[in-house]
Amino acid sequence: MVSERAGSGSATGPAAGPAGASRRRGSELERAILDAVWAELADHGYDRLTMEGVAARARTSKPVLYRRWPNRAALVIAALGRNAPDYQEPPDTGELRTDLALFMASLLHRFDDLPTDAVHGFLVDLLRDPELRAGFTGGLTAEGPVGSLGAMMRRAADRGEINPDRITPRVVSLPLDLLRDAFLTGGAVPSDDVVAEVLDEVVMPLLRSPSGN
Amino acid sequence: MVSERAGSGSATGPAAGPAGASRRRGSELERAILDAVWAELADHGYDRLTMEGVAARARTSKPVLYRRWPNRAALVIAALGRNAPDYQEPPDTGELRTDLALFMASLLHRFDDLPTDAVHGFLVDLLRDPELRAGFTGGLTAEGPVGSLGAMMRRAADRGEINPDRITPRVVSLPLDLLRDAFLTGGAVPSDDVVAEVLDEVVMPLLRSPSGN
DNA sequence: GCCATAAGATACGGCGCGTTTCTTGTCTCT
DNA sequence: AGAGACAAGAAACGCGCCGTATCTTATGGC
Repeated sequence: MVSERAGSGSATGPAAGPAGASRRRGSELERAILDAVWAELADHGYDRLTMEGVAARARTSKPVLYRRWPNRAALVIAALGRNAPDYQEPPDTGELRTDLALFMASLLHRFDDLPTDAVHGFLVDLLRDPELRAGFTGGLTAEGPVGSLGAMMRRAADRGEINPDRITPRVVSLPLDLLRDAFLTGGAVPSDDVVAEVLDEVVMPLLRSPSGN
Repeated sequence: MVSERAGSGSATGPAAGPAGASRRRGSELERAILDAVWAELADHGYDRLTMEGVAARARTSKPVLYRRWPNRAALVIAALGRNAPDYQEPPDTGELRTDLALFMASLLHRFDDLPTDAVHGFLVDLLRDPELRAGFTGGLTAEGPVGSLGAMMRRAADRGEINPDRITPRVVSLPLDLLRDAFLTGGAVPSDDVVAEVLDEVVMPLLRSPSGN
């Protein structure tokens, strides 16, 4: 690739055209790096994303990356956090099944502009590291998706649509758990059919079932 | 780094040859290698298991490994397959919940003599490679655990314990899916409490729920 | 204009992969 | 028993990537 020496000035430097090549700093540089991460994810997937590749694409160098993030996973987390669509309010259509279907679909398609294997590989890698794993599951509770699921279910119970006794933490996260598992083991974002199956064969029947049985 | 040369304490030699320098072959060698894999798993966990380490421990060399298995994951699969307890018949106590609890417990504790992180790391790594992933999920169906779960549920339906209409492929694999997910995201083998929760809050109520609701 | 700061380039040591090459022991065939 | 095939075993290689250290040089704050 590039083989020029550091020699003063002219060769590569600012002279190289309108780009001006002025030295980026702070948040401008950071944005360029995270964009590069996103592009590398899209091009090569997660497994083949390397710090060197990111640095090259962002036209910077590895030390710049390591000054900001301790490792690859942290870097990618930052990129995902930056580029992911904003978190959505849980829908409220007046029918739980519809709410759940909409909500799960929005979660599943959050990263549709990245190749599936990039997202999959990243999630898998997340599971490897205990610290990242904890951060991930922690991010789901309360404020996150699990909280939204709980809210939707409680509304449905208030409406009399489902059995309130069935709403336990485990059941609240059930749709999430099942679809995550499907994604992990299937390697592909679960299709609408799978979502429907989960809702119609598992989640809804369970939530509607009477307490005594 | 290896300081131990051939000759010091070769315990695995077939006959008490002098210095035990006899060259192992075929299945004898293979067994020694898989034992070494097991030991490396136990000592260092999966992430830090290296082909070099296995070769060293088995007192052989990398090419010998690569002549038999294409990569690390395949090697470990072979080791797990060899050392795992034999597959169990599904229990039949006359009560589905008990059957399920026993069966899931036996699955979960199948690799208890390995460190948790070794098993976890291995499973996670399995998910990374599409081919291995397919092999893994394929190994669960029909002949495997899923088949047993189906059998237990069908027996329970015949007994009138549960609603036969609830027995669909997705529901059959539900206990497995949930506990696998718990293992993956939790990083630890699910406790008995978790198993009980899954059975009592999800699986059993669902299977018992009437069709109409 | 000076200077602390951080960018950017480069090189390094390390590790582990998967392969290649070559020697040498062992099994089998006649 | 001898010859030859076959695989074990040893050693080294190139590669890729990690994470770090060192140095130069541009830039923004004062």
